[in-house]
Amino acid sequence: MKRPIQLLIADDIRTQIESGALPPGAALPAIHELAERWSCSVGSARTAITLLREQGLISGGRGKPLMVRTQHRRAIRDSARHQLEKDLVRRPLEERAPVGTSELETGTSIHSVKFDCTYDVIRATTNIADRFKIPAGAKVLRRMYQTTDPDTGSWLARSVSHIPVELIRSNPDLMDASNEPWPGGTQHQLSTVGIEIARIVDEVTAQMPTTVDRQRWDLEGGVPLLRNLRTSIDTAGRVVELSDATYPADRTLLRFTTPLQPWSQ
Amino acid sequence: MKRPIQLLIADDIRTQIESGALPPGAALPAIHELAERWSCSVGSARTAITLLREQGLISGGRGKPLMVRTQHRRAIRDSARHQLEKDLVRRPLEERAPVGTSELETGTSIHSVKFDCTYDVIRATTNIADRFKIPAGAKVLRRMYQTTDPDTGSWLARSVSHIPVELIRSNPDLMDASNEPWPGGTQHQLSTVGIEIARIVDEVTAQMPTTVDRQRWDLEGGVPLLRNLRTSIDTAGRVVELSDATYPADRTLLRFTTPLQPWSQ
DNA sequence: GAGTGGTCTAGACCACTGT
DNA sequence: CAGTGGTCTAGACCACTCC
Repeated sequence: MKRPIQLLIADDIRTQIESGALPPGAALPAIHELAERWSCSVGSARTAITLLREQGLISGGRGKPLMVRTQHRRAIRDSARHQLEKDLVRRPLEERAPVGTSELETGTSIHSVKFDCTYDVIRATTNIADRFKIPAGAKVLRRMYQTTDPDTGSWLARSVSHIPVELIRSNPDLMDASNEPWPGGTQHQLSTVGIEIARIVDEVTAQMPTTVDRQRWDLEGGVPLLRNLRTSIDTAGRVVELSDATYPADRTLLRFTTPLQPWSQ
Repeated sequence: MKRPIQLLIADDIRTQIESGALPPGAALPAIHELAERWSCSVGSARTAITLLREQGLISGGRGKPLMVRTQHRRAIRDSARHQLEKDLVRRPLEERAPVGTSELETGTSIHSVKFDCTYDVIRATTNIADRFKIPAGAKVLRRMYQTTDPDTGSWLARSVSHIPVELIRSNPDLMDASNEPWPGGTQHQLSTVGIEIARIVDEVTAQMPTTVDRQRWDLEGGVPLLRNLRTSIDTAGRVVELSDATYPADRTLLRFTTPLQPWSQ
């Protein structure tokens, strides 16, 4: 049961971080010092640092000193918004207008962001078709939303939405990307073709970003991506929209409120 | 804009995996072959493999060949359970009995698991106290639940719950761990002191496990941990329970259903 | 035993940051 | 410029699995 040096070093530093001996923002000892202190090669000490970075505990490097990572402020994405959007559907345009495109506000940033949105019509994959209970290959509208930081070009939020074309054929405006951002969001869009959403199911998992994901999102090491698959079901029980959103886990908190029926008397 | 060899190799393999050229379960080329093919040192090729493992794409090693990781079956943790538990509160013992300790069923495993649970009374940290709106240092009951695989000793699920002692003082049975698993779960427990839960707020984030977390959960590389902070609020608007659950992201899917009020006529 | 991947070393070289 | 960390190499040695 002998553990490699790298783990010993990494765990020692982690313990110091957790105990508060190394507070967030504190500089770590230089790598060659670590190597000396543990009498190992600098390569092994460096590996320990790499491990800690993958655990999301430290940042820096590249000329800048290594330091204990500071926590990001987390943008809250609240499921209460679903009801909020629904309440606005029957309200006049002036009230709806400020409520922009569904789930894509970044929450944290005050300075301007670049908002992109692409519409196209594709053939449903078997996966998508199964969820909608439509034949595979049927036409679906795919909408890709994306907010980017205009300075760095890195993604801030991103989601892909699918809607069967059959459901919205009666209102061509819904297939036109130039109408975005649509005042009141997706629920109002669907209301124009007589669709009322009865409930929304959010399914959440997390996964590690690939190297290209890391670049696009401008992520530090050790930051997972949260994935939220949202299924909107209308009053007739049909699945009418699927949305697949991705958020960086270090800046995001997903909040879901479950109201409970009162005890029967 | 020249990218390191390790990233080139890693991205090449990742592309092959995503395109299906390397299906799940397929063996990867040996590291020394990669090194030869890309004319780099085995060290660099190995680093590429390490990167892919941290992205959750490959598994194996240690004598076993490296292979494309196969997806785990995901246990679904559904917020519908909150209402289900509430409905049972007013039902007779026989119906409640099979509904075990709240959120700790593993879902996937058929074979027996070891269930542990520890009760103790501690002083509220400022963090906990703030949430309950009680003075810091007030007594809270802390319950730690833990299911482990008896064969490997690795964790399958784990959660920590806090309840202010003040709220449950009138029923000493609630402070006694030997009554677990309590038929009907926490909502029934609280009902014995007259508390009715009105709504439950789940807050979800993800983070990477530390090296010791990895060991305890028996996780492969590149698997984040999902954290679910659950706040239970009673009909008087008081926060009556806080629960902090952790799940391995590769085996877990969190599902939240938001019912929406019908349009007013 | 052969072959695999994992740990570890010593050292060269580059990129970046600060003074 | 000095000092930092990041990339990369060549090679020794160990642990493990499979035949």
